[in-house]
Parts: sequence; structure tokens; C-alpha cells
Amino acid sequence: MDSPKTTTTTTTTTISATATTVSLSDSPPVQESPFSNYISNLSPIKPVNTARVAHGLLGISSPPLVFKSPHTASDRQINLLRRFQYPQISGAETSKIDDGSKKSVDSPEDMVKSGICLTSSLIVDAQTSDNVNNSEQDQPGSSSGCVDEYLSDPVDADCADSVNLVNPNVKKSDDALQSPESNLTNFKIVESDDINDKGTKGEVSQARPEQDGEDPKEQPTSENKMEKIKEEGSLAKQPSHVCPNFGSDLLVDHASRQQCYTSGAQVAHPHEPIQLIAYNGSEVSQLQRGMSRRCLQFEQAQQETTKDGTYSPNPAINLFGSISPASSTELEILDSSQVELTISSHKEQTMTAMFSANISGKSPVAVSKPSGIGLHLNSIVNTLPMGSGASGPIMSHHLVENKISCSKLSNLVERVSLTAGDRVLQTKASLATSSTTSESFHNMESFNNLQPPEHQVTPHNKRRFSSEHAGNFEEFSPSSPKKKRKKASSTDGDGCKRCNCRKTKCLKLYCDCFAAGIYCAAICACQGCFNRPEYEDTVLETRQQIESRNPLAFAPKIVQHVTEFQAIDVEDGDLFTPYSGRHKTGCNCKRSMCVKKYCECYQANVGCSNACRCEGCRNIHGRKEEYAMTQEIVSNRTNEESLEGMADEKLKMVSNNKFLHAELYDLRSLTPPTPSFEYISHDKDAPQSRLLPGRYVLSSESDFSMLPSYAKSVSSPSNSHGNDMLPKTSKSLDIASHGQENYNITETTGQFSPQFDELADFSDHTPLPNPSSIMMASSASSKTQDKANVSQPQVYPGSARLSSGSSLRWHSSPITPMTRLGETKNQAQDSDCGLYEILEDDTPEILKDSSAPITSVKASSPNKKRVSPPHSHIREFQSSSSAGLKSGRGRKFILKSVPSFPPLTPCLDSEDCTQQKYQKYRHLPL
DNA sequence: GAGTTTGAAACT
DNA sequence: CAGTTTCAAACTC
Repeated sequence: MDSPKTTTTTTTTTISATATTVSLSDSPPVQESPFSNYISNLSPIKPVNTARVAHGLLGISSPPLVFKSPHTASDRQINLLRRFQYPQISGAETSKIDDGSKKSVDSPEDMVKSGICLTSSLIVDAQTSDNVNNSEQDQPGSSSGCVDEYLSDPVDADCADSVNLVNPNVKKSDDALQSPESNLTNFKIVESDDINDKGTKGEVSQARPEQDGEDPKEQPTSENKMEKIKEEGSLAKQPSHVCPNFGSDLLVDHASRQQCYTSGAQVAHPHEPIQLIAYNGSEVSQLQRGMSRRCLQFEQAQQETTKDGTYSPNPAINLFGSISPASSTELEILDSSQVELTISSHKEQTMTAMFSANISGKSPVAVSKPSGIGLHLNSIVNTLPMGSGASGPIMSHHLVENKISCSKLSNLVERVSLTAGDRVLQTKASLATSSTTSESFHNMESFNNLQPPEHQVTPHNKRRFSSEHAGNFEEFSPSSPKKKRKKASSTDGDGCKRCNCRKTKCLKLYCDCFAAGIYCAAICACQGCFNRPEYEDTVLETRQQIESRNPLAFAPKIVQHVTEFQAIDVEDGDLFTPYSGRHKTGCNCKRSMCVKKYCECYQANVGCSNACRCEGCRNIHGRKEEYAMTQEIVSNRTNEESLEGMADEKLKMVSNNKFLHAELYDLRSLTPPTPSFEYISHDKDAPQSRLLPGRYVLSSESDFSMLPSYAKSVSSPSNSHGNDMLPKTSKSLDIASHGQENYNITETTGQFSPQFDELADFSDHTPLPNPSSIMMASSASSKTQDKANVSQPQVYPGSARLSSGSSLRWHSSPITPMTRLGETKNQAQDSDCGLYEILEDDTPEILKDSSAPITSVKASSPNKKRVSPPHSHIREFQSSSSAGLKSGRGRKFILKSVPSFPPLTPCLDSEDCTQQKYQKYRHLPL
């Protein structure tokens, strides 16, 4: 298959196909002529196939959602999953194939890379799909992509992903049509190659009966591919880790794959290959991590589990721990989003860590915990908030800490283990450094990742692993309940939950794990835990009971809702204004003043809202009063905007997005602050930031002015930083528009950003071509930037955006990203209204209230153009990331990038920003 | 590490 | 729906 001839032809075909596809995409594909048929096949939009694919995917993937907030399972997630799967696969195979893949990839991918992504998502998709479809070769190649490719790919991948996200249909169609042979085949092949597992194939086949017939073909093709890969592999850079790791990696990958396959998300995407390349290391690790983490996907999990018959049909899985396929699937889904976001950011950030880790060689230990990813929206939310803000490294460290707590790994090591991107980094690192080191490291990670966090607790967790499975939680609890307890703080860096339940058996919402829809892990210090795969039935029953009482009991507590400021410009640019999350039911704090983690709002890094019944609210993320004010303002804005600029905005809309954005920003700046706004600013410090919409603040100056007041307020510790940040931020913003430069600047910004809302404001104000760019700049952490520079230099402005988005993920994502992502993704895809999306699902009534207005605004007025300035705050960043997600709904890359954020960020932020904040808060009178 | 505080969850 | 109790996390020492 891989013969050069084929490749060439394929490429050519692909090109033509691509062009054709593009045209076709718009109109129903012409099926009559063979050529047209072929093209049509390539074309992403085919209902029939799509349906089919959807079935497989949906059936598997969707159900598993732990949360009822159903949206999470959306196509997008699936896509994400797919990505991960690919990466994994690619990771294993890639190692073998890398070089070959590069070659093959080069032609096809290059085209894609060439900026197609930027040019048009459709085109990209078509190409990617075409490439994949046309020749299986391509996929492997893409997947296998060399390190460089990986680096470059990320962007492309992002683009593709974003595209996919944007047009789920397209993806589906592509997958269904094209993938069946190529993609599916690849997967199967890969699996077969890697593991030779019947189960995997069987699973896949189950997922897609259709494919059964294809299998035979696939294998041969796979073999061919493999051969090619091998041949090329020598040439290619090959991520050293990949090949060497096989033992572990393969297993891991396989396991993850299986899960994925099982879930059905496994369906390969033509696009994914590229993505895979990009994400390879990180994604894989993350996936594995996610895998390791047991999620309760209650209903689905059961079903799937039943089907599978065992949590870990594959030996590999078993090795790592019992992971219910279903759960894994869900996790993956959730994780995938996170991972994706995380990956890019992690890649960059992690790079350093990776290297260090590699050097240290402690990596194994570090790996212990899957960065993961907790996966539940709730968990995510919670976790994110925790870490909101700090620098990438810190975050990683933070995350790792949980893991590390048990182990005493160096920070570096921890970092390494933490980041999903590690692999990527490793890959890179391996290139730079000796492959061996990276390899070992990778292997370790993979195992660790796969292993449940519990095991991971200690570097030697692996050992436990077996025991763990065999034994119940009890085994663990006895081991070190106390220790665990302490460290076991509610969330791991990853966002994984840990509990210390003693009386509830982890079957009540008291248990964070249970509440998050995940099984307790070894890390948990719970006693008499029934929240384990072994007691799945019990868990499900209990869950149902609880749900019967409160259908939203397992829904994410933090709902993202568009705030006024969050205004969305979705039309062209898909600007996603950051949106802030709110606690679904609000808090009821009476003595903590919402400045301690006792407050769920504060804990989630979200401001208090009308739903809160708190007393003396001083939530730095936004006071309850402020929230009310904001709403008022928003309503006012809406009115004003609708009146003012309907026509103007439309005109602008017509103009380029950049133009539009810039103008919008300007307009915002111009827009006189609403009285309420001013009032708010005066009144409140930190909270104010939130209230202060960027638009209100005309210029950085205004921001500065704001800042002082803000700083004055004792409550906000960040103020000082904020001041510093602002200037930097502004710079970063300017630069950001230019592209890669952003990264450098961004770094500085990123560090600060987490804490400051102002940044968001700036970003808003700054006339960046794309909001995403802004986001990126602001969000990107120094580490990320560095990495980006190194790894992503390839990326171009357009791509940069994407990448930047990823970087943002780091910073901003922390909050709810996961949750949001899941929800958002689904929602986004669903309808045009990215904004609505959030509200829709999870947002409970309360949120709806706030949201409703927004949506109305959006719909009614051209406001969309305006990118409402984010709330200033860490949240804002996060929100921004989430915003990205929203954008995703639109179609843009941003979405993808946004989703990815969430996972890791928290950790990063957590240390720097969070701690600082925390300390400051402590000072606050409580 | 033990004990206290806190607020959500659960219960009445 | 409100009040009380239970619970586990967050926090303090």
C-alpha cells in the first residue's frame, strides 16, 4: 500500500478530492459518477455514513457519560477521543512507522499543514480525510509523523479538530465514508499489530458491524503500512520513546485503544491522524491516565461493561488496573477534551519538565499519577478552580503533587508525569536527548498513566495495582489513609478526585469521587468504599436513587453561563468571549465569606451569583452583588447595543473578522461605561474585575485605573501583580496579533494572567485579529511559550492561534474546562448559539436566568460582534478558554483549543496564583 | 497529625 | 420548604 507510487497518487487524488470536496461540501455530493462518488465519499458530509458512524460512536461513547449533563458526550468529545486514540495508536505504531509515516504524511499532510487549516476548515478536513482515505499509507504516515511533524501537527491537528468540532457532521461523514476502510482499518490494524488482540477487533467490530468485512483488508494494509513505516521509520526522527516503549506503550495504547474502541469513539477519523501526530505523546499519556482513572459512567458503564463482560478485556488493561471500558470511555471523552487542550499546553510547558525529568530519570515515579484528569465535569470544575492560575510548570507540579505526595519525586519529575504533553515533550526531548531516557520515561508514564491513580500513589504503585484490583478499596485505605487523606485533598492536580469518606462508603454526594461520577481510586483514603468497579451495581443504584431525588445531583455544579461581558461574537470570527462559570445552586456560606474553599463557588473559582445565599460574600471571583450588577449592566448593554450598532455591527461583520474584532474592541472601549459598571468598580475590588467587562474599560488606561482601585482593595492579593501584568499584557496582546511572537510575550503574560482579570480585559480591548490569539497570548504561560517557540515554531499565526488556544488552555482552562468543555462542546456543535450551549444543558434554572438574558442579547443584537470582555479573573481566563469552546460551536479552531485547556491549567495556576491568592485570602479577615 | 470549623448533603 | 443532623473537606494548631 505504501509504495511511493501509491502515496503520490494518493496525494494527487487527495488534492483534487479536496478541492472537489470543498465544493461538494456546500452542496449535496454528486454520487453518480464514480469520481463523484469517490469524492462524495471523501466529502465529510454524508448522512448515511455519518449516521452509521455516529451510531458506533455515539452508542459507545455517548452513553457512558457519567454526568447526566449529557452534552458532554457530544460529537466533539468523540472526536477528541478519536484523536486520542489515534495518538495512542500512532504512538505505538508510530514508533515503528514514524519515518515512513513522515514520508507519506509529508505529501498529504504538508498540504494540509500548508495552512490549509487556516484557509478553511473544510478543506483541511477534506484533505485529511482524503489523505487518510485515499491511502491508508497516509494515515499511518500522518499518525506516525516525525517529531517535527508532531510539533507542527498540533496546530494542524487543532485545526482539523476544530474543524471537526465545528462540523461534526463532516467528521462523521468522513469517518464513516472514508474511515471505514482507511481509518477503521488503521485502527484495527494498529491494534492487531500492537497487540494482536482479538478482543480489540471484536470490540471494534461490535461497535461497527460494518467493518467486520473490512478487517481482512485492514490487516494487510496495516502490515503494509507497518512495513512502510519500518522502512521509513529509520529515516524518520521517530520519537524514540515510541518504539522502545512498545512494551508498555503498546499495552497502554492498546488498552486505551480498546477502551476507545469499546466506546465506539474509536472510529478513526481521517483527520485525526494528523492530530494524533501532534498529540501523540501527551495525548496518549493522558488517555492512559484517563484510562487509569476509573470513572463511573454509571449507566453506560454498566451496559458497556456488560457487553465487554469485563472491565479490562485486554490483558493490557488488566495489567493497568481494572478499568471499566465504559468508564474509560467516558473518561476518555471528558479527558480527551482536556487532554487535547492540555496536550498542547503541556507539550510546551512540559517540554522543560520533560527534559528535566528525562534527565533525572525519576520519571517513573512522577508518572505515578495520571494527570488526568478527572474527568467529571464536576471534578474538573473543581479541580480547575483549584489551580487556576499559575504558571504552567507550577501547575504541572501541583497536579503532580497529589501524585507525588506519596512519592517524593522532584518537581521536574512530577511535572513530567503530570503533563499529558509529556510524551510529546518526551518525544521532542528524546530527539534532543537520548532516546533511551525518554523511552524509559515514557514507558513508565504509560504504565503509570494506565494504572489507576491509586496505584500511582507510590512510584511502585504498579505493584499495588494487581493487589488493588484484587482487593478493594479497603486495601488501600489501610495502607495509608492518613497520608492519603492529607494529600488526598479533594482533587489531584489532575483534577482527579480523592476522598476520605468514612461513613458514607463513598455512595453519597459527600464523596467527591462519587459526586464526580468516578470510582474511587487507590489514592482515596476512603473506608468501606463501595464506589468501586466491583460494586458497580451498587453504585449505579445509589446514584439512581440520588438522581431520583435530585436529577441534577450529578450534574456539574459549576455551570458556565454567558455573562454579559461574555458577549459573544460568534458570527465571523467566532470570537469567544470568555464566560464565567457559576455555581449551579450557589453557595450558602455564612462564615467563610466565600473566600475559602468551604465555599463551593470559591473553590470552583467562580463568582457568586444570585443563586448564592451567602452572607458577607467576598468572593474574589465575583461577588454575589456584583453578579447582580453585572446582569443589570448586561441588560443595559444589550439594549444599548441593539439600539446603537445594529447596522454598524453588521457592516463590520461583513468586514474581516480582524477588522470586526478590532472595531468591536474599540467600540467597547468607546462605549461609555454603564453607571452600574462604574459603581461596581468602585465598590469592589477583585470582584470588580469580574464585573468590569473589558468593554467598559476603554483602554489599558482604564484598566489601570481600575486596577489601582482593585489593588486598593485588600481582598485581592493579585492586585500588585495585576499592575505588573497589565503592561505586560498589553504588550503581549499587541504582539499576539502578530503570531508566534505571541508565545514569547504570552509567557510573561501567562504567568500573571491567571490571577488577573485585567488581562482578560486587555485582551478584550486589544484589537487582535482573533480573540483566540488574544486568548493565547494571555493564557499562554511562559513555559508554554518557550516550548511553543521550540516546538511550535512551525506554527504560524493562524496555527499559532490554535496553538495559542492550547496554551490558553493551560492557564485559563483550569476552572471548569473539563466540564465546560464537555458541555460546551456538545452544545456548541449543536447549534449556532455557542453561547446558549452552556446554558442549555447543565445550567440549571439559576444559570439560565443569567444566561437567558445573554442569549437574548446575542440573538437580538449584533452584540455578537462585540467580544464581551471577559470577567477579569482567573476565571475569566478559564472562561476565555471555555469561550474558545463556545467558539467551537461555531466552527472554529478555537473551540478545540479551548477545550483542551481545562485539564492542566488548574495545577499550573494553582501553585502560583492560587497559593498566592490563598495566602492573601488567609490574611483577609474571616 | 489531631482537632476544629465549615458548609453541603442528607434527613426529618 | 424549613430546620436539623450528618458528613467530609477545609482549615488551624
